[in-house]
Amino acid sequence: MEAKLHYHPLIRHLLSTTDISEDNVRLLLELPIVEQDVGKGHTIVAEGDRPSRCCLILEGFTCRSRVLADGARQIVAFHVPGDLPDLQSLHLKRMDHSLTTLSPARLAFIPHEALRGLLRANHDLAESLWRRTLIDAAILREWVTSIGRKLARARIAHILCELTVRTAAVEVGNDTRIALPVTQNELADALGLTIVSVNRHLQEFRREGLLELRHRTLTIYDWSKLRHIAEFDSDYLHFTRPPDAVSVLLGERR
Amino acid sequence: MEAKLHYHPLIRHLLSTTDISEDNVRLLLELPIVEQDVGKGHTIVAEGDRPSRCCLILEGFTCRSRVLADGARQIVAFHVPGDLPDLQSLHLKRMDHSLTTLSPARLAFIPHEALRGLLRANHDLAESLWRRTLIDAAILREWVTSIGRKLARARIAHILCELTVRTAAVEVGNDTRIALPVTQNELADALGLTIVSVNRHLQEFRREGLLELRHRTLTIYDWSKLRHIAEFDSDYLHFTRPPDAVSVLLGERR
DNA sequence: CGCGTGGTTGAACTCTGTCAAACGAGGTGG
DNA sequence: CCACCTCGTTTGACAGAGTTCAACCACGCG
Repeated sequence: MEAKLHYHPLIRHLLSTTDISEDNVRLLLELPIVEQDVGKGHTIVAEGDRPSRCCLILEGFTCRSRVLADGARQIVAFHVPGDLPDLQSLHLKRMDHSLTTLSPARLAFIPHEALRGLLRANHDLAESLWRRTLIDAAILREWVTSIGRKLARARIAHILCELTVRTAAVEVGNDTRIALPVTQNELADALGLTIVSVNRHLQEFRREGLLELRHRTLTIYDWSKLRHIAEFDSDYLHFTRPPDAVSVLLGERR
Repeated sequence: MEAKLHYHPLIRHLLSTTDISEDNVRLLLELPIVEQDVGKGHTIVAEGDRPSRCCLILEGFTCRSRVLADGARQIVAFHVPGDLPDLQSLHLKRMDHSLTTLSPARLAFIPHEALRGLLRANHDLAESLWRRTLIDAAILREWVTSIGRKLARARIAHILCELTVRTAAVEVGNDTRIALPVTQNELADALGLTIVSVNRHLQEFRREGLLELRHRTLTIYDWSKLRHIAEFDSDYLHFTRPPDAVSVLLGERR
């Protein structure tokens, strides 16, 4: 268990984005957690729900989304392993959007009551989780900027940069390859574009030898060019320690 | 002072969006606050800054914005009196955007250190402010949805609905009139549109007898139609008490 | 009365959307 | 092992919302 804890996605995640101590993460994981495996397209919590527990993603991808009157969908966040996608439900009773899986996923649920009790007793931990929700908001600001003021090409490049950095357990560079179980349709719904447009720009990227997105795998051949097209600067993700430093910290081989 | 406190914008604001007690708001206002009057277009904190205090808006409007490489600006939030626009700086050291005034404004500054000390001692207060930042994130999700999936007409209607509800001290209805010191240019930068497009749609609204936006005053003649065009539902603002209930609570005449 | 900020207008242009159909890889069942 | 289904991707022709550029207007303030 001890050894396994070191590789827990939540630990990796909180270590890279907060000043949390390992002991405090351990306290989190000692809460009465229920694990569950669910398939792709599973609705974890729906708009209007009043959840009584928080969800932690152990494996797989999820997204938060809303559906408009005309049936159009807008994805307002992607979540990767280690994320606590609905931490907000701790203080906002009613869900104003849905949380669904984009791939088969392994989830863990932490009861609000238990979490609230722990946070009340441990102010450092409360601050770390507050900080996590603030980073989620920073990502939203970046999305607003991207959707509001960038062309489709830059938007697509930007989301790919973001997801790469957020999922990357090791440093990002050329020939980076990550599992990205996201369809072009889902990218379109996140970027305020149509699938047709996303498809055409992705093909252009491919033709330019920049990247390849196939079989749920993203391979980046020219990271610095992609970054430049996207105007991507990872500052808004507010890493306290770069992901590769976390690997070193956890004593992992690379 | 006692009487004046009742009408303090922060009190009105926190009472309408959190379960905070009046005593706790009072504790906030007893912190060593420095007030300051600034003109329009004043930069309160700039991107890259590491502020050591939080800003409270007493009077006037402010916005948070970012500027892209090509000079385009994206406004990522509007803030009205009573808001604590950079509460996030308490836990995110480096500003990833700028905070500027849209009108002459009266600001109050609360040192981080003092605020952090109070929040550490008073968990209820910490929860209330955490909740406030979560509502800011909910507004951002709404903006992403609006910018990503709605036509210009609906987007413009939506932001007008939102600002009306957020500033309204009394209930909203027909012939509602609010001070809105926001130019069409600023609306455009918030909505991911150009000033030309905003202008044309506003004229259309005016021709339809729906509303009028003139001389920094917004007058709404047909609230329910505007709401409908915008697909506006105030749920995402997560009011704990409707603004008019707060008025009653504060013993105000209407 | 002049200046400046902010609002208004018109014409040409373009990026992205719409619609509709075809393709391809992976999995399933007969 | 092939037919068949499904999900996701690809393609083409066309339409349209919003942009760009550039000029003009109007009101409020010193």
